[in-house]
Amino acid sequence: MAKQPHTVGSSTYERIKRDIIFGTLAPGSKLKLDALKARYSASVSTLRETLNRLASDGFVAAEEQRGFFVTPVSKEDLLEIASLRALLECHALRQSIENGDTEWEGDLVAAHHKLHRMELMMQSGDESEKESWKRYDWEFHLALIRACNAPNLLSLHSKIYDRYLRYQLLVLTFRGEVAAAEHKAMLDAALARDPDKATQLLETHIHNGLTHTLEAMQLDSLGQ
Amino acid sequence: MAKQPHTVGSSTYERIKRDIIFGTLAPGSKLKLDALKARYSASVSTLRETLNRLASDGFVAAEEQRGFFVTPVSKEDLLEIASLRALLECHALRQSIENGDTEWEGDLVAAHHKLHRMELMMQSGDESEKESWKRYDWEFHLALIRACNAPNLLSLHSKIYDRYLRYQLLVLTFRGEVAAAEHKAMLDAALARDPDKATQLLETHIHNGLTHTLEAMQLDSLGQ
DNA sequence: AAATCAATAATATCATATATTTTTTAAAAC
DNA sequence: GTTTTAAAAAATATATGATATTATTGATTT
Repeated sequence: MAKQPHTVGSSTYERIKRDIIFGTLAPGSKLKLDALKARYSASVSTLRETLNRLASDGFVAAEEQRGFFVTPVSKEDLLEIASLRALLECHALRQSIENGDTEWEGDLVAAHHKLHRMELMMQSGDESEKESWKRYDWEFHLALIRACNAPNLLSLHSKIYDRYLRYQLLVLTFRGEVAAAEHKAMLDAALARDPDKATQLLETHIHNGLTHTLEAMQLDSLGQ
Repeated sequence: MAKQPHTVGSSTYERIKRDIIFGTLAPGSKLKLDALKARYSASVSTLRETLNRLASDGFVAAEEQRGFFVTPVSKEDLLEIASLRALLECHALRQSIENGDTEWEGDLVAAHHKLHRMELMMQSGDESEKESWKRYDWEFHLALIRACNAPNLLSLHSKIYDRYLRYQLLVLTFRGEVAAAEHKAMLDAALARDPDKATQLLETHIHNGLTHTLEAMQLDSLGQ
């Protein structure tokens, strides 16, 4: 299992992206090159390449001649991102259910199992690993749609998912039993090859998560 | 009407993107920094920023340690891009029809008028302005969905549209009367506020365009 | 023909220099 | 005292050259 020798550029990209998603770099804050240079120990050239990529991904706002900022958050943006996630993920789910083979089913069951273990941990009060819980959540949703056989769709979806994730992490709270039940229901519908039910469940799942996030946002008064 | 003093970076971005969409930079070809430097008279730093943005947009493939390439074309990719365009554009069209006000209607009628003028010119054999015909086509489709009130959706759509456009331009041929009739029908359905009919027409329109492009691709044997 | 290895080319990264442009600060005007 | 204007400082955009690393090419050997 040799690790690819990731370049400074790609690792800086991942680190900054992560810091934006996890809120370490606050929404709307200015990204001064000198400060970033010290923080990520990369040169200005490398940083500018990175920030340009992130700008194209929607995590960074680049204002001509004025530099870079972390993309601000807003209720409207969250609503739209959630809607886009639902659109892309439901579409991918349909195709995935249609195309998926037994291999896909196996991976899906495995992904759900790992997620479920984590959900049980969270429910029992051990919230020490929110980060890996989120990762399992992502891996389960990815496993659901992976068989859609549409790389561009998957790539688009992962970008939107990350932007949705940022909102969840800004108000990080756990939906517990309800979300776990929704995940189980989606797994069953997918294995039963019922695309209508599966997408309907997914739509509800995303909508419920959105509502939950919105409520938490209002408490935190992040909604400006 | 003072023009913003676009930077070298942004104009280089536009120029390279244009050259990829119009096929001046052939699909799959290597983008050597030295060659680009001469061609676009920009420095390596600026070019690398540009190429990173284009990579995130899907026009350029960046292979770690191996440099940049124009994203290759394939039948599978075209099918997927067309499907994504239909998904995003239909979704946006529904919301646009729901939200659009009289201002939107006016802009839409104007955009269609300009497109139609161009279509008449093309039908009469004057194919000297394929480029502006494509621009009017884009402006009409944009006018249809502009009132969707979802900036992220519009931005995503425009990126996908450009990638679809590249395939059309690689085999540039004119669909004439049929496409013109489809445009008119979509205009009418949108003005009549009939989202089901409008999206169904749009779906067909994109599908017919796809078929047309695929046929032309087979003739040109671009399909690998 | 396949494998090895040196020579070459290209990329990735950085540091530095200059030109523009913003932003800040200070002075002047009303 | 507030607004305008002008100068100074800070930050960005761009370019260039230098170095290290990695790919590719071509010759040599097996």
